[in-house]
Formats: sequence, C-alpha cells, structure tokens
Amino acid sequence: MPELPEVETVRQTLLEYLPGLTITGVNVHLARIVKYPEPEQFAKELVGQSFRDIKRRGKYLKFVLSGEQTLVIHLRMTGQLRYSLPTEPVLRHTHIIFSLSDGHELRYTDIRQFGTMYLADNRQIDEISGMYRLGWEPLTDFPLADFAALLKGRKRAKIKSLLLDQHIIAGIGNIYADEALFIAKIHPARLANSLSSAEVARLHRAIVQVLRAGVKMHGTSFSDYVDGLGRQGEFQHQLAVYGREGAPCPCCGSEIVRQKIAGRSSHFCPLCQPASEHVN
DNA sequence: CGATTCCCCTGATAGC
DNA sequence: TGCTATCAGGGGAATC
Repeated sequence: MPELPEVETVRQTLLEYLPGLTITGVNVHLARIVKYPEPEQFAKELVGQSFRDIKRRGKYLKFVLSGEQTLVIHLRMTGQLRYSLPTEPVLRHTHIIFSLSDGHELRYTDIRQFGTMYLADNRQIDEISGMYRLGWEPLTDFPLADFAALLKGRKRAKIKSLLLDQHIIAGIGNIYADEALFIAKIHPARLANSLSSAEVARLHRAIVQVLRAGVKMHGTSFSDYVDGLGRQGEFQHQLAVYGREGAPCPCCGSEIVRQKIAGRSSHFCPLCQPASEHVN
C-alpha cells in the first residue's frame, strides 16, 4: 500500500531513467484506470511526448511532459510502475504499457485495479486530478503552529482519522499513521482537540521522523509494494506496531493490540499509548 | 458541516 | 477438496 515514502521511492527510481525518453506507444488494456481523458485520447496525446521531470504531491506521481502536459498516476492500494525490458515476462494484472524510445517499457500493474491516471495541460492537471484539494506536504510544508491550531478546532474527530485525511496532510496512510502515533505515544482514538501542546509537538515530530525514515529505507514492502525497478523496500523490518498484533511492544514488551478505529484497523501499544494523556 | 459507511477490486485466509 | 464469508485499504460518493 504505497504511502508517501513508497511513492517517493518510485519517483526517485524512475527519475534515473525516464527524463529525456520519448513515449513511442501506449497500450491501455484496462480502460477504467484512465480517468481523464478518454483512454483513446489519453494514448494518442501521450505518444510523441518525452519525460522532462517527475514530481510528487502526497501519494500522487506527476510526470511532467514535453508538450506542456502532466501525466498524473495514483497507485492507490496495489499499483506498481516498473521500468522494464520488453523481454521480461509481463506480470499478471498489467493494465497499461508505455513503450519508450530507449527500447524499454514503463509497465503499470495493479491487482486491485484501484489505481488512477490523468493526463491534462499543466495548468489544468491539479483541478482534473483532484490534487488541488490536498493538504500539507509533510516533509516540506508542515507548520507546527497551523497543525496545532487545526487539531484544536476538531472536537469530535479521532486523531487517527485526521492523520489519514489527505485534505489535511497529504501522503500518510494506515502504516505510517500507526507508526507515528506509536512514536508520539498517542492512542489512535484520542480526540484531536484533547491533545496537549506537548503531544501535538511530539506527533508533528513523529510524523516527519517516520516518513523520513521510510524514504531512507526505500519504503515498506508489507504486501505488494515495489519500487520502479521491482525492488522491495526495507522499512517493514522496522515497524514497531503495524502488522504486529500480539507481538511485544519494542518499548515496553506489552502485546500490541489491533482494533478498528475510525473505520481502519489500528495497531498500538495499550501501555505506551494510553487512552488519555499520561501526565508524569 | 462533519463523521461514518459503502463501494470499487482481487487475493489470502478462516471456517465449514 | 472446495465452497463461501471476511478482510485488507485509498479515496470519493452517498448517507447519517
């Protein structure tokens, strides 16, 4: 499940190969992945354009093209982008293949078919893809004071659901939300405005820390995630709580609990992350 | 207005 | 052995 660190790793790996290459063909085998424009036009407009740059916004990848257009790809749950040789076997669930001028292919594989692609002029792409609605970019534009003020204004929301809300912070998913809350020692079901300023500061720092660590370790290959060359990440070996139900807390040894909170499974240590603020 | 639920989809797993 | 039910979760729409 690609979150910010995984998407950033894909960006970095593809950035080594794609810039300067021209798209010589596009084969769309599953039309529903292409949300805009119609798949035929999508393919037609892409052919002949070359890659200038690859950017990222939250969990979205933005391929800046030579024709003043941007190709936006969201991997959602199980999407994978691989820079491959045509001689490599085409994996099952490969839905879109871009042929490249160096003889390679950029292949989009997605078991669950939830991924999305958009192609539009640079000035329209944010609106068409929905990216204009995204919140703070946590590694470059995430002011603590504004974050604290937002949490103060949320009397009913659980902190976990706010961390997952892309309109507030862009790029956090279930794995890094649980890990950040563990590092900050905050229970996922705490109401946002009940956090003390010390807790808000801890959480802010934990979010940045865990996302940076995830990028440094090339992402978390918990289920399907691989980078732009098909390589797994390493951060799954450092997870403290996610996917560790029943295992000992790395901090105190208590059994990690898994519980559905705000509609998502949440993993936490009941001792290190008490349901109310722990005052020392 | 904001929070919750449903839904898209396939594969892994549990239960019978 | 094989069937069905359940769960996983990003994010948008529908619903409460």
